[in-house]
Amino acid sequence: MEPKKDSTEDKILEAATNVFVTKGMEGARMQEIADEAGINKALLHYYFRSKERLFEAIFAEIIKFAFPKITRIVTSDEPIVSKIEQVIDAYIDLLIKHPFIPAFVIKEINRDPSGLFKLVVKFGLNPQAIFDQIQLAMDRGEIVQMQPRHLVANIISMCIFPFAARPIISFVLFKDDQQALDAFYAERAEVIKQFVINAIVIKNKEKV
Amino acid sequence: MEPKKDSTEDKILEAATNVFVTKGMEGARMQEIADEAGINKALLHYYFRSKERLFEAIFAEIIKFAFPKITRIVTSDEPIVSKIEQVIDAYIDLLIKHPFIPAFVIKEINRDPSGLFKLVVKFGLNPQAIFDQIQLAMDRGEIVQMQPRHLVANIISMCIFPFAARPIISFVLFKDDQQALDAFYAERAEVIKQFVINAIVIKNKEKV
DNA sequence: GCATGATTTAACCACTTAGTTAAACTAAAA
DNA sequence: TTTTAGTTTAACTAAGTGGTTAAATCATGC
Repeated sequence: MEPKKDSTEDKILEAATNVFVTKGMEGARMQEIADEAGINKALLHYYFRSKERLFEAIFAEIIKFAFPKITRIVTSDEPIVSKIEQVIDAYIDLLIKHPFIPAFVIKEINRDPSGLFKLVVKFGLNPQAIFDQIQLAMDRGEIVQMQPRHLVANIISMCIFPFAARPIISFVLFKDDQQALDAFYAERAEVIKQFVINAIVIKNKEKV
Repeated sequence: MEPKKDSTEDKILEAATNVFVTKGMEGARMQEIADEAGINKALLHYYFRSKERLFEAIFAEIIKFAFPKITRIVTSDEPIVSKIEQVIDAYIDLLIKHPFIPAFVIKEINRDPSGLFKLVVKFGLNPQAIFDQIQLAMDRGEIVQMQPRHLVANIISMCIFPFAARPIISFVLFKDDQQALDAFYAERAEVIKQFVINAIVIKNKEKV
């Protein structure tokens, strides 16, 4: 995904990322990865002993990528609404650059959730801090009362789903007009921010 | 998915639906489908000549299912907000009963979009009528101005995505507490409805 | 020059897959 | 009784699959 050096190992990782992300673990073929890396199958196994090891290396990389560094945004001092806006911007930015990640992650976590578990445990992902912050803002009357989990689910859903369902969006909504589709995705960040703000921010006349 | 008669053909369709929906086209094995249907592989091919034909039969059924009969709701006389509420209720209802459909559809339309195309063309799915209605309500000042496509995308996203990402929601948000997870999904319809109404309905003091 | 690691080639293994086939059996219809 | 469709069994094919191996080649630095 990132521009790599072009050592053989990096060429393999890049090729494997492409193939795995588009075809998935089961659909991917070692031969195809070798071809795309411009090497042969023997050398592929020379570097990464098995398909599973290669896949795990790439899956971990992608998951780290898919849970972006919202930690920094969340732990800042800014007001909650500003944080939400930044998270949405960060997500849409990421997804415009890597639109195939959502479908890949959904596919693989549903095929074998254990990979996700390991990584979540490893990185100590804990959403409680975020929920607490949201709850605090609600108690202060800045935003409407709702379960923080649902608010987070709503925001993440609106960010990610249109990329996961890209073929439907493209064909049903835009008749495969690529430019219109790109424009749509480019608008998403502003649209979602406005939508969320309308939905939760309490205009400061009377606070509930 | 539906309770079938138990003719052999229906047993096969039921078994194939289960296997395809959980494993996908590539992960599914004809032998497993035969086993689950309580028959043998030869008979499976006797009824459905190939894996592809069997898959297509089931995929069409699922897609019909996944685009629920919102036509009836949309073409009714009720105000737009009421229609939106009904669509959300219909979607969440459907997904609680068939929570694996979103992941399956996302997987398969990304693997091979041509199946979707055929079906969309066949059923003459046209979202323009919906967009026109939404635009009308906006022009009448009932709801805020935004691109109807984005509004539809937002609503559908919030409905479907939490089911597609079920393993993440379950583990990260609920530590695999099944009861809490079920409760979460049961709350979704009300939460989404409230969220959308807050976001788009103009309180009738001054209209924009 | 020589040693070392990277790389290729090409054959190979063990296994799985979708799909076929032939033979026999069952049950109900004609 | 005979015919027919449905069904089973079991063996088979053809084509992949991931993975291994041995030998030869290439490039580099010591």
